[in-house]
Amino acid sequence: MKERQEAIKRYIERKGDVTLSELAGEFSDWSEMTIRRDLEFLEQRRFLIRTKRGARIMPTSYEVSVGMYGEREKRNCDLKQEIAAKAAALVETDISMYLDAGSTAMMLARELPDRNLIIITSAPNIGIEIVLKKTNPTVILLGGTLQRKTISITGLNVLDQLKTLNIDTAFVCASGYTDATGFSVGGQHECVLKRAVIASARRVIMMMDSTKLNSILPFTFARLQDIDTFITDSKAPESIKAAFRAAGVHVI
Amino acid sequence: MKERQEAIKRYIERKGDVTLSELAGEFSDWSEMTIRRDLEFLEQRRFLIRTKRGARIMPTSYEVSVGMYGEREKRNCDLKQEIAAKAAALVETDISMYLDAGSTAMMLARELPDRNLIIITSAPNIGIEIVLKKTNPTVILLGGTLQRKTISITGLNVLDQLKTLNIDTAFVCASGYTDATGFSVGGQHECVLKRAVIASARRVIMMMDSTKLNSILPFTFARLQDIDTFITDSKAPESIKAAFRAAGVHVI
DNA sequence: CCTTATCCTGTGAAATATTCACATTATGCG
DNA sequence: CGCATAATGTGAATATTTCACAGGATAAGG
Repeated sequence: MKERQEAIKRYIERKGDVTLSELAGEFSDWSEMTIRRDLEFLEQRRFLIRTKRGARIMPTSYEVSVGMYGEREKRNCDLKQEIAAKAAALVETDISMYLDAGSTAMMLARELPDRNLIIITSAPNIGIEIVLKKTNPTVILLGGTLQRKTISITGLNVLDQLKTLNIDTAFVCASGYTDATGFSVGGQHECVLKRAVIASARRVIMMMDSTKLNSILPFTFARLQDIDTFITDSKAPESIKAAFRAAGVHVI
Repeated sequence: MKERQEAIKRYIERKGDVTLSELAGEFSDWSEMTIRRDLEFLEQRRFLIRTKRGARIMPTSYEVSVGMYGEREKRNCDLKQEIAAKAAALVETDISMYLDAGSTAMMLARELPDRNLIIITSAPNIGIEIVLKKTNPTVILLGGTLQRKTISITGLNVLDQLKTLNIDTAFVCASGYTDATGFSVGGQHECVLKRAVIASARRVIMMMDSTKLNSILPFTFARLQDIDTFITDSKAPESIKAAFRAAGVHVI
C-alpha cells in the first residue's frame, strides 16, 4: 500500500466519515481522480466503504457479520433467514436461553422479539447486536479467550461459568451432520463448549441449513438423541427429516 | 415508521447491501424517489448508510464506536487520538495488559502495535476490534452481564475472573477528576471493576482528556496515589499536571 | 545510459445518480 | 364535505462518478 493511501486511510479512520471534496482539500497534491481510485482500492481491502460523496470507515463488526463469513453468509442468506424466523417463533418470554456463535445465530439474534429474556452467548458480536437493537433482553457474555476465526469465546473456565447459569432453551448450530458421525464442528474448543451447553440445557434446538447436511467436520459434539428440536430450511431432503422424526426429534 | 420503510429495512438487513434499482424492482409499487426518501429516513435513524447507488446495512458496532458515544467521541477525537498515541508508545511486547471500556480505550486499541500481547478487557467491542484488525495479540474478554449504555461487561464474578489473571499494565479511563474526589465514573458496576483492576495491576496508566478534568461523577474509584502514569492531551492546564507530578505521578 | 514496457496519474467528456421545486394525490380532522 | 397537512410522483437542474485516453513517472533489461 502506498504512503498516500495509508494517509487517506488514517485520515478517514480519525474522521469517521469524509467527503471527497474534503479529502481533495486535505490531499491537494493529488487529483480528485487519484483519491477516488485510492478509495476504491481501500474499499476492496475492506478498510472503508464508499458512500455517496466520499467514504466512511469500515466499522469493525461489519466484517464479522457480513464480510468475514462473507460470501458464504450472503449466499445462504435466505436459508438462514428462514431458519432464524422459525427459531424466533419458539422463543418464549422470561426464559434464559443460550445462543450459539455463527451467522445463523446472528440472524436469529436479529429476529428475536424485544421482550424480557436472558440471553447467554459465547459470541460477543451477537451480544452487542442484541444489546444495541433491543431494549428488553439481558445479555450475558461468557468470558475467556476471543477466537479470531469464529469471533467466539473459548477457555478453560467457560465450563465453570456455565455451571452457575441455568439454561432453559439452547439454540445451537452445527457445521456438519451425518447419521454416522452426528453433529460436528471444525474447532475443538467450540466442540467442548457446545457439549457443555447441550448437557445443561433443558431443551436443545439445533439449527442447520440444508447445505451442511451430509458433511463431516473433525469434532462431533452431539448425537441425534441429544437434541429436542431440529430446524432447517425448506430445501432439506425429506429423507433426513423423516429419519430425524423417527428418532423422536421434533423437526421444523 | 411506515410498513414500507420496515420492509425496506428488513430487505436491506437480509441482503447486506443493495442498489437503488434493485430496491425499485423489489418495491415497484412505489417510485424511486419515495424509496430514496425512505433510505434517507432510515439513514437518519442509523439503520443503514446510503452508498453510491443504494444503501448498506448499518453494521452493529459502528454505532458503538462512532454513533453511540456519537458526537462526543467525534468532537474530542483529536484529543483522544493524541492520548491514544502516547499510550500506545508505552505498550511493551509480551506483557499482559488491561484495556478499559470507552472511546479513548477504543482509540488506543486501534493504535496498538500488532505484536505479542495479552489484552484483557471488559469491552467486547474493543476485543472484536483488536482481534479483527491485528493478528498477534491474544484477547481475553471478561464474562458477565453486557451493559447497554457502556457496552461493557459487569457482574459479580468479574472479580473472581480477575483473580485468576495477572495484569502487568492497566490502561484505565475516568470520566471525571477533582483533587477532592479523585477519579470518578458514572456507573457503580464500572467503579467496582476499575477498583479491582487497579488493585491487581503492577502498573496503572490513567488516560483522560482535558475536557473531563475538574468534573465530578457519582463514583470515585481511584485516588492520585493509586496511579503510576497519567496521560492527557496538550490542552490540559499546567497547574493540574504540576499537581500530579508533585504527587509522584508520571505525567505525559 | 538509453530503450521499452508497465504502471500511475490527470483531463475532460459522457453516463449516471441525486437533488430540488412543484404538481398531484392521499390522509386526517372538524 | 371541505380544508389542511402530509406523502408521493415528475421532470428539469445539478452534482457525482465513470470511462477512455494521453502524458509522465518508474523499473527492468539491454
